[in-house]
Amino acid sequence: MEGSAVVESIWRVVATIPPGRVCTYGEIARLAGLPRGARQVGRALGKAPASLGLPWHRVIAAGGRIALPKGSAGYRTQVGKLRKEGIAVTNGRVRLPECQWTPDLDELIWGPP
DNA sequence: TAATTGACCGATC
DNA sequence: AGATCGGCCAATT
Repeated sequence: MEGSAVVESIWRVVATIPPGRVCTYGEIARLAGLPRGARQVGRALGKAPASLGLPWHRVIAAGGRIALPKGSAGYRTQVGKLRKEGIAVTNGRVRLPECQWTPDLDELIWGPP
């Protein structure tokens, strides 16, 4: 069985990322309530079952680079899905100024706490 | 229980 | 602009 509330919060934030947009681990960690828990985000995604349909491929490391090692299965999967979403991936890197998602707009819709 | 690792980040070279 | 170094947090061995 799963989980802690923190992990669920991370899944919730990841699920909030709109298509065609990406977000960095640190940003997600901050939104989940963990200002320095970027590593926890990665671990939470690793525990997240595919059945949840979480867009984990929209989660990237700082600087717009893919967190997974190049040549790995997950790496290819992420790049494939990102390209399918309309995000350009070059040399294991994505253009942040083009796709970095900011929850600022969503906060206006969802309503700040 | 202590030590090591890991889907990381920010600053620096 | 890209690569490297040290530091942070939790889970695993």
